[in-house]
Amino acid sequence: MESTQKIIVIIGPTASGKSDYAVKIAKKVKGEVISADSRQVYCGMNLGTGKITKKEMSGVPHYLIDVVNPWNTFTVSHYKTIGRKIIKDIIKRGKTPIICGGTGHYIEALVEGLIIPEVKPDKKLRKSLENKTTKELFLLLKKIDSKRAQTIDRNNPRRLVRAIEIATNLGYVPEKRYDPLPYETIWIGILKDAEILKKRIHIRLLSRIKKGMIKEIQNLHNGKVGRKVSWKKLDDFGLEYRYVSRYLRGLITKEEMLSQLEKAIIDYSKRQNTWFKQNKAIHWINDYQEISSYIKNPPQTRRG
RNA sequence: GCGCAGGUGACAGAGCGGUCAAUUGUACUAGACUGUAAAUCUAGCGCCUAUCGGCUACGGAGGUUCGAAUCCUCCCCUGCGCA
Repeated sequence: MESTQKIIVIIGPTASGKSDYAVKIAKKVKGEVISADSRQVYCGMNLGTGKITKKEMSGVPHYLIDVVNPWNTFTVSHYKTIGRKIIKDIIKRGKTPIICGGTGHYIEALVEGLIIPEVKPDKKLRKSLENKTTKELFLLLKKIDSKRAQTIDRNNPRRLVRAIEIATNLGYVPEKRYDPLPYETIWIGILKDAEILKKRIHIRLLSRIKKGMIKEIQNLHNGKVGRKVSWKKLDDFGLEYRYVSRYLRGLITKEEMLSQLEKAIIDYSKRQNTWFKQNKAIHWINDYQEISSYIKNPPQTRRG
């Protein structure tokens, strides 16, 4: 037991307080934190993403935060590549990697090792498919890869486009495969009662606005932190960036922004939970003492 | 107290004799997830049943009709106008 390398994964819905736990645990086990958040990788997106501050890190190293500019594209693939290097490095230095975040897909790639087909996004192709109906896209995919067409969500244009992209390059879409990390993984989920989580979301939203979240997003669009970030891009970032930018554009009132955003955050937290539920290895806890003793004495099981 | 308008599923709001358990929106619940994942997409949503199907429903009580959320009568309630 002592000889096998461990990694700790702390997941949970937004506003569950997982970042704080990660820091505490890191101190206890000589760990370093790797963020698993698809939006915290961007520089200048701080309040809107609930990014941990230098002070809150209190000396614990954090990785995969602030690694690209918001006008650049960053995807799971980048995340996995960089993340794996960092894990290796942390282990080499005798520390314990602690992966903490709420982006299930990123964690799936990094920890469970979902293999992403080596086909880069093809802007030109995507543009040419842009105006096709989902039905047309589906038929197109069926023509080049009938097997993938059988399992794909035929109503989801984004997935269809990507599948077509892969298939036109490779001739087919490879089956889902994994190259998991060869370490003992301890999965911890931060459990919060739904009503309490809603309250936390509400309070946190108000406090972020007070701290200048709207200004932050305005600055991104004005190019105060470098290049200008388009409204479309901000909209695609979702949640805070989507609704605040809509407000800034005058599409909705401030009140509408607040209510729609809060609702969207709650919906998002539900989607996160749906994702996490798939992973039976997660041990759901809500108490620091419990987490800490669970880490000391984890069960033998691993995700299968 | 008289006149007019109305009472429909969690809410809003269609339907105005059969194809209605009832359009639609919102809310709610659940799910999917192979380089945009805070994105993108799907399903359910009266009760019982795995399914076929059955049962109870459109303010209440009666009535007309083969058949009513839809027509008639009375009652209760709400809004607006007049007293």
